[in-house]
Amino acid sequence: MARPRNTESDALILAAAAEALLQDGYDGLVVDEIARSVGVAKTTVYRRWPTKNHLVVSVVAGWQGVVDVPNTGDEADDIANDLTTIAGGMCHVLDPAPIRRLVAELAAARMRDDDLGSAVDRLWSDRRAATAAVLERGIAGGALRRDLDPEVVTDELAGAVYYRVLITGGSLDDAYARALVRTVLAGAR
Amino acid sequence: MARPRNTESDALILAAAAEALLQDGYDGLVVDEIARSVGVAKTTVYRRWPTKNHLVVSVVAGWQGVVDVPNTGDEADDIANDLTTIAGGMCHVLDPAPIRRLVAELAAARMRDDDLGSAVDRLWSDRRAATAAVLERGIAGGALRRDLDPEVVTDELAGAVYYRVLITGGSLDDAYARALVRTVLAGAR
Amino acid sequence: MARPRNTESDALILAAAAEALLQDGYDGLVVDEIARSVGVAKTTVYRRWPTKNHLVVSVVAGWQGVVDVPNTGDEADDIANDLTTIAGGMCHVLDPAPIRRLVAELAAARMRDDDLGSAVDRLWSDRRAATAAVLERGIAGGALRRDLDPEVVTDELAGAVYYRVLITGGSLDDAYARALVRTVLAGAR
Amino acid sequence: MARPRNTESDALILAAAAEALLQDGYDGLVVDEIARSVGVAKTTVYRRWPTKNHLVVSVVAGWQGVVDVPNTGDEADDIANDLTTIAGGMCHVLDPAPIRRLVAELAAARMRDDDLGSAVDRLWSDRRAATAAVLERGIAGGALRRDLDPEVVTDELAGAVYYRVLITGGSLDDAYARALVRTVLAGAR
DNA sequence: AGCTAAGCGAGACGGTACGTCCAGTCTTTCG
DNA sequence: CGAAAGACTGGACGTACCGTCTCGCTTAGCT
Repeated sequence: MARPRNTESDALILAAAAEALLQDGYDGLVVDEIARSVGVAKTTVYRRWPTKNHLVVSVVAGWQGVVDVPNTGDEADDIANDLTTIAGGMCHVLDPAPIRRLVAELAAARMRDDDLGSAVDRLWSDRRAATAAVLERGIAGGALRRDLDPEVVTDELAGAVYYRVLITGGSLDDAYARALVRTVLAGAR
Repeated sequence: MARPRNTESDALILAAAAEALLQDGYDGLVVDEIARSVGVAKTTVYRRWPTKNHLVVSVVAGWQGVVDVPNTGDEADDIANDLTTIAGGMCHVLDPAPIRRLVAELAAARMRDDDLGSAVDRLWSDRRAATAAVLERGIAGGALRRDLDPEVVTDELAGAVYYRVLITGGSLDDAYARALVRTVLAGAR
Repeated sequence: MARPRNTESDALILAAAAEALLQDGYDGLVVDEIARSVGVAKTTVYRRWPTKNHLVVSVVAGWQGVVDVPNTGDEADDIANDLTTIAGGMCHVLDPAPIRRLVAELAAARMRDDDLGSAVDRLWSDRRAATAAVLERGIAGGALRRDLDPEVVTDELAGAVYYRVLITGGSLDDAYARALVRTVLAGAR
Repeated sequence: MARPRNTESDALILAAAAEALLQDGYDGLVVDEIARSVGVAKTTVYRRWPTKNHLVVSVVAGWQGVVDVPNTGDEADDIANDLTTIAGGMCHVLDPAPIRRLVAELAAARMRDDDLGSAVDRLWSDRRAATAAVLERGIAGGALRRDLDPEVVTDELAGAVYYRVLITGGSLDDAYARALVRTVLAGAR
């Protein structure tokens, strides 16, 4: 009965917001600017997303990538390989500076707002699930200790990577992924 | 030669800022209000910290406190205990929600501004150094593998904790610290 | 096409500013206070006048009001009367101390900023034009010398008044206006 | 017994203040800056002049120039010549833009503070006295009308010049001085 | 075909904080 | 005591965004 919303605008706004978020971080994303850059009125943005936070949630939700679970076999070496594949993928994806900045912004955004929080959580959950899947296969197949808590091992693996991304700024490459997986599997003792 | 800064003011400002930060979060901390509540001119605040961000970093730096390196002995069990002490301390400090929010803000701030970045880096370095010290003692005393890379193990330990703080939101307590250290030492295999 | 400015606010702001200006002088006029007293956001003031100075110019412009050209006839005496009317009006308007202060501020502001400068120029132009009009009528009607330069005579008349306002601080009243016009017309010789 | 004041500083401060006043106007003169540029502590400035205004007064007082009264004779033409000399001198001195700016600043300063006011008044009084002296000689010698009010004629002459300086921005040169004196003497009628 | 409800652009508005700038005073140490 | 250095109070300025609002125009789709 009424004039329908222009769905194209949605996409353009999201794209512009995504770029701004990547480039200038949460605070650098200015709703007014997004609207102007897309050639849309600020009202049009606010009609779709009642808040800047809501907009950011949408943007982040759109980044959801598909992570497939590597599976080269059930032997101990296969499990190690598969974990290295996952860790290497994380290193590869998270190493570039703009991505690091973004991850930091998202970590901060996660805290600001519950809606945003769960959107961000959903972002990371896939890769986390992949790791857990490999670990459980390893446990089931006997390649890993039966009493292992996959949760904790996942924290070690992913944690080390995110720690370098967010806290130390340390470099991330395949060599690091290999060393990390090796140490996690072998233990320190 | 000139009139010295009133060091008492520093402390009062930091205290007020800390309280505001914990109570109302980053955005809830208003420089003007801090100054007024302490009975100091806003300029006095800005003379010490050029930016609200810098002030917040100082506040958090004050929280970090002194981290002393635990040392209960060189046996394998002692090393494990000492690492658990460190990990437990981190869990204890970083668990409360307002602190998590702050750590996230700081991680983001670290990326935005080099000045701030190094201030934040200094924040974490102490605890990181403590962990490394214990690990090296373990290696030297034969309690840990000779070929171990302390860097990587530190990443695993601290990384897991920060990962829960920033990414998953998982809980952090002594039990977790113990489980984490156990797994790191024993390995997954 | 957009929401129109609330013209009532303009008037209220100008009124409040005028009052403050007269009561407390230029420095006593505080934009923030004006806004609050009118019940308007400070931004609303700054949207209309980019600077406190601009606001003051507007206020004064409003004081200038419409100057109509007196015209009692073409005889020599009529011209003299009309000139006296204009000069008397100027004396009347410019005599009060706060106004003198303002005129001085405006003269200074005129030099500092081109934008402001032309605004101030517009302020004075009306009365200047009125004087010139009467003079030209006098020349055309034969009451004044044919070879007279109206520009110079206007300078003499208005100049004397502003000179007293800005430089000597001399008093300004109807008697002075009459004496001035008489001398200008009769010459010194 | 006590350390004597460094009198050289006085001169340096005044010089710096004068330059700042000329270049950037009253508001552009910043006490802090003056002190720093001279290599003196702000306190040193404030010990000598309790207020920025007082400093400005001193500066202006220092500008006092000597104006001598031209006297080529008592004939009507001589009086005209002498007046033209004075008017031409004023035009010459006041025409340059920085001087115009300064005159405006002084007019404004005059209003701000009584002390400053009288200092500024003293600045102009010499030239004003010179004009009056010539006029009185003219009256006494019969070259000018006996019933002339020298005050008013001075206003006309000086006023026209200052009017162009401060209000219209009109040009000032010898030709203008001649035209002005001619019109003042001959009258408009 | 016309009515009508909603979309839309433009931009005004209230509100809140930020960081900056100066005047004038105060405090310390040195000569 | 004078001077240099610079901290301190106090107050205003102008800026930046957020989220809401008010216009007048445009555009479906129901009557």
